[in-house]
Amino acid sequence: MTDTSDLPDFGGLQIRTRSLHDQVVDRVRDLIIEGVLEPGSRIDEARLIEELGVSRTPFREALRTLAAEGLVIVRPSRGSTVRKLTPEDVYSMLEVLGHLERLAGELACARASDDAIEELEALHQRMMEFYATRDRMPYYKLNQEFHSRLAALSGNATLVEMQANLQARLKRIRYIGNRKSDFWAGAVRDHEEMMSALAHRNGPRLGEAMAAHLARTWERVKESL
Amino acid sequence: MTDTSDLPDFGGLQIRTRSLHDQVVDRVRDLIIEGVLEPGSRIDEARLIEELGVSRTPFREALRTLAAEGLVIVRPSRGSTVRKLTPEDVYSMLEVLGHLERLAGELACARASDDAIEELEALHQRMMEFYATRDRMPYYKLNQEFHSRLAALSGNATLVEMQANLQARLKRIRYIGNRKSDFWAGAVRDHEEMMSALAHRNGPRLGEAMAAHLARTWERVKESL
DNA sequence: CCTTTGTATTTTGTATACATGACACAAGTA
DNA sequence: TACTTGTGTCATGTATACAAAATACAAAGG
Repeated sequence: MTDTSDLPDFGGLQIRTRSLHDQVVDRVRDLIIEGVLEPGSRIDEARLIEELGVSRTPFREALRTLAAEGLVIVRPSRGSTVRKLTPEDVYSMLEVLGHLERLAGELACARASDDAIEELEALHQRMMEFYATRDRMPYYKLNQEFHSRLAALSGNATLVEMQANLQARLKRIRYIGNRKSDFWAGAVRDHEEMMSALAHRNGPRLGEAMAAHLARTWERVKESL
Repeated sequence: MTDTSDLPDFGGLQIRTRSLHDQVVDRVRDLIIEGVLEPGSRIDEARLIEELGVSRTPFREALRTLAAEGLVIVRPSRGSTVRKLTPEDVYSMLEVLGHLERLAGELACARASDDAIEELEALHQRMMEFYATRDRMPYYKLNQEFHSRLAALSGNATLVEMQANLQARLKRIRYIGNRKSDFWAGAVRDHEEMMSALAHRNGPRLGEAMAAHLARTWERVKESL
């Protein structure tokens, strides 16, 4: 084995060749979330591979990945469609997500480092600034990240993965349901409560707050289904 | 539109053409769970294609699906390996699964029909018979089904899906950790408690029992990692 | 003898060609 | 005219061929 201990540290300057597969997955996922590909609509393979400039092989592999993620439905010999979420689907996802985030909150209180909590606090503050100026889009994006980060603080990799998956599935719905929200102020209050509970490392209180927050999301979102 | 109201009912005798993709997914998943493909080992595409008698296209699509399910790791240009679970992985999965099943239990108490509960009770009785004769394999199989069914009673499709996914990932580990178990009696007692709680529709008690049951699973399994 | 570098081989990634099944539409029949 | 049934077209499923990358190995140089 070679001794590398006195070599200079080149840090993380990896050149990573992302496979076409990965690129297509990300791209198509975004198209779905942004609504360019409409829920329920057929996915025209020929057309999309044309636009993306890739061949069918990586494209179809990407569809399989997205199908496993729950964003796409593949029916044998009948092509693929963008999954259209029924109100029941959305409710069931929020129900599960609510409990996952509750768990995440409780674990975070028990396990997260002070530094990590402070970082989240900083992110929260940035969100508050965007709220002050009613800057919806950047607030929305930070909000997604806030929830992901909080999940990460649980130190539970599986929890992170499942939270991310559900968040991705719901992203579009939430984005739509976000526009006509008089609920924004309520959401902000939830977040204040969450941060406070986390700062005091009060697990049950944080868990409660997160579950309640998700329940409110359902109220906010259900009409736009 | 054709009126089909006075036609004989042919029931569910669909001929379903399962695509090669689906067949390969199931087959390879089984190979992984049964341990024929060992955790951490490289998946030799050429060899498996040969054995399964399919071409690379459906096989590789199947790998993508299994990767999304978390059973396989695909590293670009470096081939695929069977995911090897670290103890941390397993713990995190059981932690999440425990909370999902707790949720499932609570929902089942609130929502399940009496008939459905009775069916589960019947399944439980069959399990007890296999326990009486120490018939491990059929007990193990019914146990898997017991947990799936209980999840189904929650009436939450997302919960069912995620429970199934985690159960699949852990199947192999659990199977291994099952052999030298003096824990069997304990597991049976847990199940008795669970059925009793469900019969009384005592949600918190059932939730508690399921979470405790999963915690015990960790105790049972952790040494064989 | 060890390290490095070039080269061959193997394996993976991608494109394309061919086969098969689904759907639409037209022609035939009651 | 309405329903059935046949046929053509198109989309999807699968196989194979080709390209590119990674690994293994051997030769050259220190």
